[in-house]
Amino acid sequence: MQTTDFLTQLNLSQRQAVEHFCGPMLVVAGAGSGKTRALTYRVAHLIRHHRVHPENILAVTFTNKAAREMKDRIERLFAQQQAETKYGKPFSALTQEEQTRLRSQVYKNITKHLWMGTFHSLCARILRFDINKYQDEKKRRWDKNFSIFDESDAQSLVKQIVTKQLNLDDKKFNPRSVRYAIGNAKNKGMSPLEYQRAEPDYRGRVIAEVYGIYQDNLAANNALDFDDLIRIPVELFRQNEQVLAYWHQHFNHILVDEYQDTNRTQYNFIRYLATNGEDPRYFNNWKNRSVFVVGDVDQSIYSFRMADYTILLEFQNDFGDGLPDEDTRTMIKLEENYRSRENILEVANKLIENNTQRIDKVLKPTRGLGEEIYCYEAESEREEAEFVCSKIQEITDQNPELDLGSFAVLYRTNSQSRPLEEALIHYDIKYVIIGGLRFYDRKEIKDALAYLRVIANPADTVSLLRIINTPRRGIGKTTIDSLLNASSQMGIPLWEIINDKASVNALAGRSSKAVNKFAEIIQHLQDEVENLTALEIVEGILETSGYTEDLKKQGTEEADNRLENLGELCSAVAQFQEDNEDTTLGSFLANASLASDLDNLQDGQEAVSLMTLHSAKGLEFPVLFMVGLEQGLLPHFRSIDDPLSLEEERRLCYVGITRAQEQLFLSYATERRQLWGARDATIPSQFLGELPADLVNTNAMKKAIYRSKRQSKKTQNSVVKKAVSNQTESWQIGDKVMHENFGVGLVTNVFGEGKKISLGIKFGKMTKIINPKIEPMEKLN
DNA sequence: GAGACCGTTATTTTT
DNA sequence: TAACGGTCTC
Repeated sequence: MQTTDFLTQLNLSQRQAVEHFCGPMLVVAGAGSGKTRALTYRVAHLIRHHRVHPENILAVTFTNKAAREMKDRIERLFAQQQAETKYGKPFSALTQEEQTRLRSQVYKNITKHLWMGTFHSLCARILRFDINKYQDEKKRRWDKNFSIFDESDAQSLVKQIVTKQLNLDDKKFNPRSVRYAIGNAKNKGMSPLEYQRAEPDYRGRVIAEVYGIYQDNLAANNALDFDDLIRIPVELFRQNEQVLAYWHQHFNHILVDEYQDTNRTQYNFIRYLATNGEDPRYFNNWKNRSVFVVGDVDQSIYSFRMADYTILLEFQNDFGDGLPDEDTRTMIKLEENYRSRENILEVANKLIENNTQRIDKVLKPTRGLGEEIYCYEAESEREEAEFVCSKIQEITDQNPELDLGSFAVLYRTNSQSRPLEEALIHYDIKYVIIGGLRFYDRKEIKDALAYLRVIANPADTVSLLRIINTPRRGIGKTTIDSLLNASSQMGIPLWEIINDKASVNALAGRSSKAVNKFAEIIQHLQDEVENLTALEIVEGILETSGYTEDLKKQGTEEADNRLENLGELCSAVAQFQEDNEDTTLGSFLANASLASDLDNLQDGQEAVSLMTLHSAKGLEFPVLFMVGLEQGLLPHFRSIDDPLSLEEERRLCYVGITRAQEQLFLSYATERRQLWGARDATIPSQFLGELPADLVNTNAMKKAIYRSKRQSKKTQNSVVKKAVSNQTESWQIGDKVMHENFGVGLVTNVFGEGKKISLGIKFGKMTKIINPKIEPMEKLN
């Protein structure tokens, strides 16, 4: 590959970023400025031009999906280049067979070796090598088959400690907030003891105690939570020079995407690896070594997860040369936006200007004005959803080249998806929901994974308890309690009791037989774990445990659905085996625990995407809807009173807007279903008021009616009357109307006359029969 | 030991 | 409103 081949496809700043070789570099990259391109090309350039071995590159992405796409793009770059050198023609001109062969060669020689993934998956991978070398302050230890507890595992563990072990009121010590406090402590690098010193009051002491017991329990289960996955490598680097030196030497070039959303622990992870533990301000051994971070403070939206954008703001003083913008050699700004139309960018820029916490930066348009932005005021969530559907229909009708994959609907909270789903089903529009209930969170999937976790890691008592009587095999509470009791008395994992026939016969009474049989099933697969593929283990366990049989017997629709999901799990395992070198059960389980729903979002899928604003980070869509722009929702009421949180909500709104490529629709409902059934009036989001009015078109007539409605409830009648008195004019086919609920329509039929007149009106795809004397409606032009 | 029923309680965002 | 958890009963 001629180096210039792909460098010519970059603008000056992007090119600088790609050609940067050694030392620290911060790329301040606005939304849609081609940062992914810069990252992928830089990785390719390091390998191709500087002869860096792929294995020595560590690239951190925000999602697994982003990692996969980046690998894919790098693979394509190399395949393209090799097609030209080997066959003398472009990749696309090769036969299918040649293409596949080339791709798999590139995979084998290059992309397979890259360390590319999220902090969590990369750290999990490091820990599978080295966790046996780690020991914490209370001498707790783990081994490489550790389980990964997800947030719900972690929370139920906390709950169990609070209510069962400490006999405290879980209303006063709400498991979620206690778990949050523990997570907070972990990300600040505090042990239970240090936490107690920092928070010496009663509540602090209790939380510290829970935290200590929580770690005991994790260790007893040979399990880690999401925070530990990153914290423990950092602690290990701190306590073990050789381990640190090994990984420091291994990762010569470190790249981090979405750097504004890293937290302290993640920062420390990067810092240790980059400088071998030295203070970055004095570290100067940058030979064949770089730290390259990309981010945008305006898109920092994860502070609830301890993300801290000041880490990005500090980069220049920390790793960089600390010089002002015009002189620095360790920072590049990417400001040209290649994604969105000018109207959209202008609106985004104006909105974000209201924030105080930022680096000044303006998105510069490159793509022309585009369509106007439309803000729709709906009457209810339902009607808002109908607006979205009818717009989608209208746009697809007019633009047959657009498929449904071009559309996305974004909202603040997952629960907002419901009315949208109902409307989409009603309109017969295909959709996919990203997030909400993850595939791996479904009961049957969690059960299946629990079986697998017990096989891989018998110490995992949480999983063991989940499945010991699932499906029902006659092992009840009394039996389990007596087994558990023995396990804690003897200080050994529950599994060791269960797997010992003598103990079971002594303790389990009537249920002994069932327990022994259960133990045999698990034991059998444990013995075979080395010889079988992950897929064989999954299929084996579902069969021998009686799980599928039980579901088949039920024969309900729900059971069928679960069977189907289990089938999907098997294909996921098969897919995993195909995609990965390391096909052991442990590796699959780590992957499953860290998989997110986003990973299933596929390009070219013929369906509208529904997701939260958070999930939409890093994505783009030609036509974008943002719904529920109301005070209390966006900005969320939990953030409305705190200026800094409010700025984060504004960034969230900014992230949403900047996902749009061609067209942007904003909407809100004036009446919303509230917490328990009651409906309540809403106030439009303050962010709408911050957008330049001349760029945003609204259904203004409705707004006027609405405003007068609100001024006084009494006037409501007169509004209707006024509307009616407006309708004395005659109607004919072809008239254009503006209807309060359905928007603009076209009169297609006129029935009757005088008082009894009614009109057939086409609003987008739906046709309604409406009496203009009753329904407030205005004739246009 | 299993299932029914009733009361309570929750809604921010996610690797 | 809906889902979950705990209790009570068979």
